[in-house]
Amino acid sequence: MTETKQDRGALAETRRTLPIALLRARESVMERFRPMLSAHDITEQQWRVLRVLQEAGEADATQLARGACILGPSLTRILKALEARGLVEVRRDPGDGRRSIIRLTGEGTGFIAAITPESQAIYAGIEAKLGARRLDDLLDGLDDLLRLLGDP
Amino acid sequence: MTETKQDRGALAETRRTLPIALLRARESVMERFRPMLSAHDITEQQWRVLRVLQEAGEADATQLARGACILGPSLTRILKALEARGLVEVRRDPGDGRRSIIRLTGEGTGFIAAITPESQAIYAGIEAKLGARRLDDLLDGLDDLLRLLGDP
DNA sequence: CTGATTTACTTAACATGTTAAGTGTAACCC
DNA sequence: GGGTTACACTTAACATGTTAAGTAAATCAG
Repeated sequence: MTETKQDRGALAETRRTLPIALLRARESVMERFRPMLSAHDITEQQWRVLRVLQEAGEADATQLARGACILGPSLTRILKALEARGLVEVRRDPGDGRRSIIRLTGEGTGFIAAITPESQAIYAGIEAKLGARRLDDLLDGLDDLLRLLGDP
Repeated sequence: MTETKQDRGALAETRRTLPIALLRARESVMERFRPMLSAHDITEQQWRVLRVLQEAGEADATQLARGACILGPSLTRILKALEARGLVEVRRDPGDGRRSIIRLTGEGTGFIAAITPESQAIYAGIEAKLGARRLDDLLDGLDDLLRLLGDP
């Protein structure tokens, strides 16, 4: 007797469970990006920081950490690495001495530009498999989730 | 001049990008589960292993690693911890001496059962925010993604 | 049946993430 | 305006994840 619906008192099958479904989905996507990232000698996390920075123009560490889903201490190390590599510039906020302001250097902007075509090609491959409509709907769903769970 | 569509030659905004959107979405979900997991003194990864095991009945380490999105060496350590805690039982496959066969102990089954109500309550909270329909559509989308990116 | 290859997992070395305490700056409160 | 309190990071200690080499069993080639 197979149950198509969830048993009362039992957890849903893992495939139909947000934490695991989101993780597996992300894994299947990242598999396609990892070769590119490691070819450019950059970690997933560093790439996220660069992307968020590019989008934000400039940001303090707290905003960056939130945007890139990285904890403070990790961010400290990542910024050190990116700064040492010249991709990023960290300076102190003149108005608030506690705060750091981070922005891309010209080199950092160039680095992103150099990777962009490859990244777009990989993304296009994913879109081709999924279809533009389904991809868009999925992104809408993820965005809704984020919004609705955001404030509580 | 604000662009609603993507610039040619530029990457999509991070919110509309699968790797980051999936990560942020998962973070917003896990925020709600983490207090429960840490209250029961179990890590996210250990919990995934238990859930996959419960679903599979029994599995070898390779299957478990795939199902729980955990790499081999991490799994070795996690299984050691779960075995030491008596939640899981590891034995050698009689037909293939390389393979381990892992299954839940009675205690492991009980542990899951004890957590299930809390987990369901949290999940219900998420479903209430999102709506059953939207949640279901999202899970469908994630499932499609996994299937379509699966084989290449 | 022997040696080479593949498979399944483990160990070891290292990088990264995580939690808790520390440091310095700013804001608040009598 | 001195003394708290809160904030924004940083450092330190530790747990976890990751990659590469190692071990042992099974399979394959001849």
